[in-house]
Amino acid sequence: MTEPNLQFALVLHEHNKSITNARHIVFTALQAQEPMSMKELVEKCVIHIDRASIYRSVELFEQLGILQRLQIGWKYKLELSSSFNYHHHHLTCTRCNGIIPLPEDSQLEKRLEYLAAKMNFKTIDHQIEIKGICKKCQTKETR
Amino acid sequence: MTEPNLQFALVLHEHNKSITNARHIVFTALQAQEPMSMKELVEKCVIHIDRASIYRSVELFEQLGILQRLQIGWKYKLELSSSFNYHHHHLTCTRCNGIIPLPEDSQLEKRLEYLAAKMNFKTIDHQIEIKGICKKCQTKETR
DNA sequence: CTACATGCAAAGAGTTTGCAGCCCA
DNA sequence: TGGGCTGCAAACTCTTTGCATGTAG
Repeated sequence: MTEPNLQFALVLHEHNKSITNARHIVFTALQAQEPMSMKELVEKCVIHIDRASIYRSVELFEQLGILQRLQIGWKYKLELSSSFNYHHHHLTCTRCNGIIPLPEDSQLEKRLEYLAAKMNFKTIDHQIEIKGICKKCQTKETR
Repeated sequence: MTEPNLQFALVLHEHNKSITNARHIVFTALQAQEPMSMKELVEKCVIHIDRASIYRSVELFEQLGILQRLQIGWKYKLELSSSFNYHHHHLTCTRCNGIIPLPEDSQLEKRLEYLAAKMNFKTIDHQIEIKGICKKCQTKETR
């Protein structure tokens, strides 16, 4: 069994959830380069399993911390969460709709924590979305 | 005419858009303390005007920069944009669903700009969502 | 074997669209 | 007056739910 699949199986097992075919298909589909929309995930999986099972898997995975929903534009996208990944944010290009992961930046993280603390706010999680134009699209522009 | 209403009228006029009753109702409804969901906005307005007009107004207002969509949890909320406001981010309490505006912080803004620039990314806009527990709910918790 | 998970089908949100009539500029 | 805007109704997309059947442990 491959590395991420093993961890996946472990997490399910820890929570007394069955390792089923449907869940496996959804998990596998999520192992992509970029975060994907629910629509894309459904398209990938619906050939094999029912829509309802996809939604149910996503809900379960989110509860178990296997995946997280990212805000990209108005909609959300899905990506395997930091247990299967690392904490990071994204740049999203409004031109080509590309999503560029940003390396983790402790200075940024610290500042956010500081600001929240100043308001007596206990942070659980945070997300940042930076919209703009990526390098590639800027180059095209100036042609 | 009151101050924000005047500016609202100006922006519409600048773009050769009519100042109609429906748009006025939507704009007025948006002048609330907190960002509101589309559902809440519809509830407020649908007594007076049709749902379709509400959606159409929101779309227009967003194009004209009158309002912006914020990501709160999985859904978005609407709030008058910085032309009618100031640039800021929010803390959202997962316990009471309260939304606490954060004062503008130039250090944070600069860091974000720096990180984007390092990736040769031309920032247009950004949003931050910090989820956690607000002061009030923390107090309740320890009772 | 038994409880949990799935597929199916239908219902329910949320949002968009075409069109005829209305209203702002 | 005329083009843009609205209300209405219907269509569409996305998501959830109930129930009978299937399957992992």
